[in-house]
Amino acid sequence: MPRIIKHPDIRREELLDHAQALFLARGYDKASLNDVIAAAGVSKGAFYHYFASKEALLEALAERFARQALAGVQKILDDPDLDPLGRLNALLAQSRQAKIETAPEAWALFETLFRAENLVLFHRINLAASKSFSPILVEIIRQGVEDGTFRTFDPEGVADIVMQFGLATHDVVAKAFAGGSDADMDVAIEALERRVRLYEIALDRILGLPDGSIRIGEPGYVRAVMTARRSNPAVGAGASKDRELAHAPSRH
Amino acid sequence: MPRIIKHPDIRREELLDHAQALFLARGYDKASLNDVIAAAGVSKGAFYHYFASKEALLEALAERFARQALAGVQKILDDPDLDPLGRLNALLAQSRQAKIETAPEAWALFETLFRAENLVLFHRINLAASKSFSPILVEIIRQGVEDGTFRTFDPEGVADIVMQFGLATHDVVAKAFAGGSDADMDVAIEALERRVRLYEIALDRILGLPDGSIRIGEPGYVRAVMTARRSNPAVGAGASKDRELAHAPSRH
DNA sequence: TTGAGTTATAGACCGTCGGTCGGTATAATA
DNA sequence: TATTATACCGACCGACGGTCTATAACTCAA
Repeated sequence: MPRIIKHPDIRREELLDHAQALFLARGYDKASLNDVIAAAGVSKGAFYHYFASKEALLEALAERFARQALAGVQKILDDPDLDPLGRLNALLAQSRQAKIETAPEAWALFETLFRAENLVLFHRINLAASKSFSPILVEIIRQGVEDGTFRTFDPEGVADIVMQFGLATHDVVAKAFAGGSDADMDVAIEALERRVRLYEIALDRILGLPDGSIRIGEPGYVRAVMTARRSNPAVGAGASKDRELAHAPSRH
Repeated sequence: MPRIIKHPDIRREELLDHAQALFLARGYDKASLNDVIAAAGVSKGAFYHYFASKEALLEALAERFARQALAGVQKILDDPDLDPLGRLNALLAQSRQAKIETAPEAWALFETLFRAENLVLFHRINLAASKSFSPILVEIIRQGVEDGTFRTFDPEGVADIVMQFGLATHDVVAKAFAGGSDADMDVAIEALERRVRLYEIALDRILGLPDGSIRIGEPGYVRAVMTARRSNPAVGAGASKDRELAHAPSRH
């Protein structure tokens, strides 16, 4: 085979790109290393020059995800006009409302990430993301406590709860998508709407705020998400083995 | 090899016993089928007579775990003298306080279950357990709402939160054990104690109860757990590949 | 310009894995 | 006893993640 040499940074990113596409499409376990290197057009030797193991590839991928997620909320973190409550609300809202219009792909990705075969992948990403977000949330809450907005004796604990709620929401959303008929869907939507309200109030009370202070999404936003996705033909009860997603960009 | 025939129920349980021991010791992925059948003293053919795949074995194991967990709280569920708050508190307490004295093994098991290589195994067990416990919690909360003890508009959501908190507690406990020095340990214990208090208050407020109604464990119980475990020589910074645990009983 | 040293690539090869298969010994049934 | 169903055996298979040796392509000092 002709020997093709690329800049190491490019190669590495390419490997991550194709690994991401394959891991998401088939799951970490079922996507073989040979699949990955074949997709990336690279030999075994080259792969192991960049990554110590398949596991290390997964780890690197998770870190890249977490980095991207953090970059996505950087504007909110840097905004000097936001008070702690505003910043917290903005963060919570960002991870949902915004994505409806701006990034239909993002939803497909999340749904994919919640499929059973992606458990390991998801866990790694979540771990890496938590490590990034936890100190940020803690700092926001601590500031809120200092200026008297929030009341709690355990900012770290509250930060954990916030992240738990965030994940749990995505979890129930994902489960709702799994449901079949439109009637099911309607029930699921109502349950979800209720759940979001519950999380809002729970956070209010945990932080010692009056009910209604925390806003995760406007009433009706869940329905907006679901119907938006419903009309998207790309993701349905697709039975194709390789669900089209995360199209690896070609970098030449 | 001589052909040994046992009653199918016995054989199946034996396979589950040895699989449990090996999965917990090495992790689901790293414990090979050959390991399992060697430990169980059974041929490949025999194994596939009982389980369709390694995956199916995992599933069956998770179900058995969940069944046992449910059996462990049956007395509380059947007690007619408990009101909803009492029953909820009893359930929360059962999953911790009791285990300190009665079942030192139970803690070792939980710690093992939280190790990274047991992610898949843990997830399955958790899934199965949730399926069993969710409706029970929902029913308790619903009764509490009816008789005016609790106030919430989403019993299912609250039930989920309760289970989340339960898991999160175990999670932080497990992480605390991972820490090294006794000084670290002391910091971890305090953080944990605070966390438990937070979860209690959070549940109080979510359920519309006065602060202090929900009791997950007495103040100081975390320290009791940790020191109890500390003095147990079986589990330390053990470097042995096969951590001794879940000794497969021999059924002849 | 060359050649020594380093880095990036290639691909044959290896042990182990989960799983299959044809067959056999025992138990149940008639 | 003959027949069928069940429990069991172990050689075998393709695919997997990972290792190894070789070498092409770059780097840079002399």
